[in-house]
Amino acid sequence: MTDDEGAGRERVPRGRSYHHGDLRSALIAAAGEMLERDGPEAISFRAVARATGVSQTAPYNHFQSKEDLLATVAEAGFRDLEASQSATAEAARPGEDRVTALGLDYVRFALRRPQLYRLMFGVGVSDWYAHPEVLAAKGASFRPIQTVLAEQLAAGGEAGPEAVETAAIAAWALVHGLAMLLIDRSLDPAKKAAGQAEALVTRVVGLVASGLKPGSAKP
Amino acid sequence: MTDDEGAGRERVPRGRSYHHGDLRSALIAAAGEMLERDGPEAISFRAVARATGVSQTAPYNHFQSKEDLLATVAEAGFRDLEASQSATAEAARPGEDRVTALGLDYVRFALRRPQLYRLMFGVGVSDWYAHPEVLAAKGASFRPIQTVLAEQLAAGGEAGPEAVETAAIAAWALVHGLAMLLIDRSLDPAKKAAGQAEALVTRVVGLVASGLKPGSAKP
DNA sequence: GCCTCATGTTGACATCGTCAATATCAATCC
DNA sequence: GGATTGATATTGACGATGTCAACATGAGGC
Repeated sequence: MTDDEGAGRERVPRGRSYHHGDLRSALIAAAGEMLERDGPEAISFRAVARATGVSQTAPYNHFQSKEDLLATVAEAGFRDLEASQSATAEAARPGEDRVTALGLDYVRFALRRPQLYRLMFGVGVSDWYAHPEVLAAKGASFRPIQTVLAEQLAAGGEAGPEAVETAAIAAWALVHGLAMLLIDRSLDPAKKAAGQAEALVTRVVGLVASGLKPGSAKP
Repeated sequence: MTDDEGAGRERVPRGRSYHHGDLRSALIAAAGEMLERDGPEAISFRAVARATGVSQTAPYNHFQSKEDLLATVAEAGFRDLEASQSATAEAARPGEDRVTALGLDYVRFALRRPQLYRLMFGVGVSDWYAHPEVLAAKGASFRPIQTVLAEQLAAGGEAGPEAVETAAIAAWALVHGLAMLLIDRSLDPAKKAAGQAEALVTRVVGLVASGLKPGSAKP
């Protein structure tokens, strides 16, 4: 054959040519890897290009700016989160406490990909409002908790929309705050061991979820 | 007089001399102003120097790096937070719900100086563990809630140290998460009006605080 | 009054995000 | 099939940034 690998052309990017073939996806993937390794603040547009084997300005053909790339990665992250939450909500068996299950799933997601999660919540991007798709994806990822909580409160009798909203925001704030505190290790270092964190999350989420149940209203 | 303002030397920095007089404080102050105006990610070391009227490398005589400066600002922020929390804890009258009062105070602090708060929780500094004083100050600012919660649970009878820890972390996670969600406007835009936010915070904190009370255990 | 050393300054370097001009090539139209 | 064209890359440059090294300044202790 000519001089390098394989005669037939591969499915997506041909061996090496002037045109990359699927730069956009490659950039997103490279950014994702660098993200989890170095954190959002350490990602450089040039480094992503370098890792992908193209020149420094090639990415501008696919993303308007560095923030645009990061926003795209964050958006994908929110869609993954939503998928995870939806799956958890549907997989719950009748007797199970779905609110607790969702809370656990949420925090686990954040701890599994901490740097992605930090990016998703503002670190590294100055203005989310310039990227409405991200806001939409974020909203969608929040919906499963809202829905489940609404059903639970409705079943308990107290179903005022304001009560549902209050409970949903409380739930989101709790898991988000817990995830953040764990990610930047604000909590007692002794808690950081993997098993410890899991147990802690279970206790905390369980405590508040039980408080959110219709039965236990304010005294 | 000679050619400009005042003959006598002022208290701190003399009019203009080769040596600034109190550069360290001036840099911290300038950084604090730039912080709240532009956010942690937009602060540049050179710009801070410029704003203070010294050359680009003068700050290196007082801070080892840009992050060192930011860490110092964050540390001061945590001390302010702690002062605010302590004052709130002590000012509460006997009948009052001190947990709710502390939670409200916490979120209010964050909303009053949102960019400072973002900096305090990781935005703009890659490694807090290089700045132990900040971690200490953070821990101290968390103590008032812990203490009050411990007293409340002890008064209610159930005082296991683990239960106290769980409740304290839940409380911190809730207010931290709520503050973060409000600061980067993740919550329904309709809620962003000042009064709305305050009411929302009151409801959410009140809801969870009542759940944390000794009376309402899990069903 | 001299010396010293903390505190400033200038100049330089590598890196970054981004723009403008130019090169390459795959697909389209005759 | 060969010319054209538009999407995709490349090179080169600019200003800004964090930081280092070499040097200047001057206030306080001997």
